[in-house]
Amino acid sequence: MARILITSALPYINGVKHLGNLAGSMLPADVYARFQRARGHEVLYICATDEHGTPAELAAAAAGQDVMTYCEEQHRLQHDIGRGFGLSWDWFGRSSSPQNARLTQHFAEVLEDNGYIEERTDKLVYSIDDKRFLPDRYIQGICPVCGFPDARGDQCDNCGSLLDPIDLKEPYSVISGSRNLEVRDSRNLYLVQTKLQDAIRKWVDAKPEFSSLARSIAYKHLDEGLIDRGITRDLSWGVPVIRGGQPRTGFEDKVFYVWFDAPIEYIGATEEWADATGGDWARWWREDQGAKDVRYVEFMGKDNVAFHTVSFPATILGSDEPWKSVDNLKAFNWLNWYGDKFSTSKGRGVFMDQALELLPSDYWRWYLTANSPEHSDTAFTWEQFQGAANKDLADVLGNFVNRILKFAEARFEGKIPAGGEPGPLEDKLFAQVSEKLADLTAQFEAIEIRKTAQALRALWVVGNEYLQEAAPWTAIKTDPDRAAVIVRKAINLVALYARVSAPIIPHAAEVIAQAVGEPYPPTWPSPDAKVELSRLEAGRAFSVPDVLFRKIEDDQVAAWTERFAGKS
RNA sequence: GGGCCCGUAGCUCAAUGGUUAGAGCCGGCCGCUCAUAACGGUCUGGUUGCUGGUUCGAGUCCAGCCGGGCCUACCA
Repeated sequence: MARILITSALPYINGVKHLGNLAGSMLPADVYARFQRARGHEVLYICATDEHGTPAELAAAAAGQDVMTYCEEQHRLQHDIGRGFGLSWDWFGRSSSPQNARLTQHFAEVLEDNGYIEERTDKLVYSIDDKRFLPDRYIQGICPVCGFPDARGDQCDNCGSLLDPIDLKEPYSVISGSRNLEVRDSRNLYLVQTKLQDAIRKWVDAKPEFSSLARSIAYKHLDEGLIDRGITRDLSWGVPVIRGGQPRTGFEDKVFYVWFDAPIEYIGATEEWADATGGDWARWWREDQGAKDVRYVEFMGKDNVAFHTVSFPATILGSDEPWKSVDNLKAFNWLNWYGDKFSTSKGRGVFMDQALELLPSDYWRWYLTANSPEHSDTAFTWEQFQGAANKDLADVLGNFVNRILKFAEARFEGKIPAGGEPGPLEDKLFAQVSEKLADLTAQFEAIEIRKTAQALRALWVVGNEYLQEAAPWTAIKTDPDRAAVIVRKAINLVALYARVSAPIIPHAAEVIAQAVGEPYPPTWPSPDAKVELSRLEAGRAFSVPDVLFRKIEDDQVAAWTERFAGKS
């Protein structure tokens, strides 16, 4: 039994996430976690809300709440919605936790002790009316290069020039519109990544499992040369900056930058989990305390890769402490909305809470797995969604379960029938199921998300092929024993489907398992289909569940298309 | 501007440099009647964006062109 640590990128706190966030990190991580648990491995799946930073403060202000109350509510909301999607986190933490604060402060202290942190002076734009320093993106003005009137402080949307907000002409605050701005000096801590460049490159070199997307992003930054990064900000909401147990002189009104403390929250959330459950967090994270044999897999969207292949490794490596670092980094592309991006501001796309209002989570889990933005950006369309749900879930799986259980109930009084012996058709069935099962298992192990769905579907199809060829409805008239064998094997198939489908569509899997009297959550089947399709013995009672997946009707698609068309 | 990725059937996608480029969906035809009018079988469908090159052999490697996308670090 192995120990597998799984994290998915931390969703930011400012509001409910859309389907793209789900598809690109939390869902595939959950599918993998469920599979590995079923395999009998010890799995710890950790996620958390990322709560610090300016956007959280502004979102709280917009909601008329203080930031702590806002984060509290939003964390609860994201937690509940995630559970609604069946996300099987072992812990869903908060980056604002005291555990994370202590860890963040610890890392900063050892990094400084090791010579990787320096104080430097920045010239930053301060908004007198907003009473705060403005991040680059919250300053707009006339582009000094092309004259575009609404260039952002970091980059001009018109000509693409990279800018310094100090260079903007007639700058104003995006928050208040105020032009009452001035440049002030601010002392900040810098993480001296330039000193860690070689160590980080060696670290990346030693990670052959990383996807090509992850590696290419990491090497791009390394090849261009790392830049020392400020890891503190002039904000009140965040982890306080301390030194030697006391507030650091000159940093009383500053906190660590969110991108410094957010990845540390993977560890912090594990400590939260340990404190709440009596678990041992160090056993998962400290190689000197048992974490050497942990296999660690991270799931994230491609926007997060640089931080997980360069910035966070800089923190870990610079600490010179034996922290567990990631073994496989699974990076995802974007889920698009009909070729455009999902957009909160334009109201474009479906958000997680809305999705659950429309349909049970398994519909979404199936579609987003089968059409995962795994190797390239992928478009969501209602037509594809309808097609995948109706064809795969309703017709191929749902109808199979329904057709055989109804038949068996009508002919064999709700009990798995005795009599007869398996013949050539069953040998063929065993061979096919063994083959497909081996493929499915291999795809799960390889974390090939789309291919797991393909392989699972192929396994479902085998059931329909078998029934068609074996035709128990014919056999029942002339050879009841033969019909009994077919029904017995087919119900065993139903039970098998519950087990192998559970990682992707857990709720339906549970309903199926209950219908045939099997335990849930299930264990993963052995590769021997003959054995696995003989587990349910004659005489066992079963029931016919309600239709597993109702079809999505054309008028529903039309209504949803209208509702989610967006304002643009 | 720089970097990275992609372009394969009407649609969504597969194919360690190696038989005749494969699946699913859609469409046509046949079969079945247990089932959510579901299922099974079968057929149609391709100059692998374009032009050259390397090779015994290229969807795959190289160069150029055309087209699309992503990243470019204080929105996390």
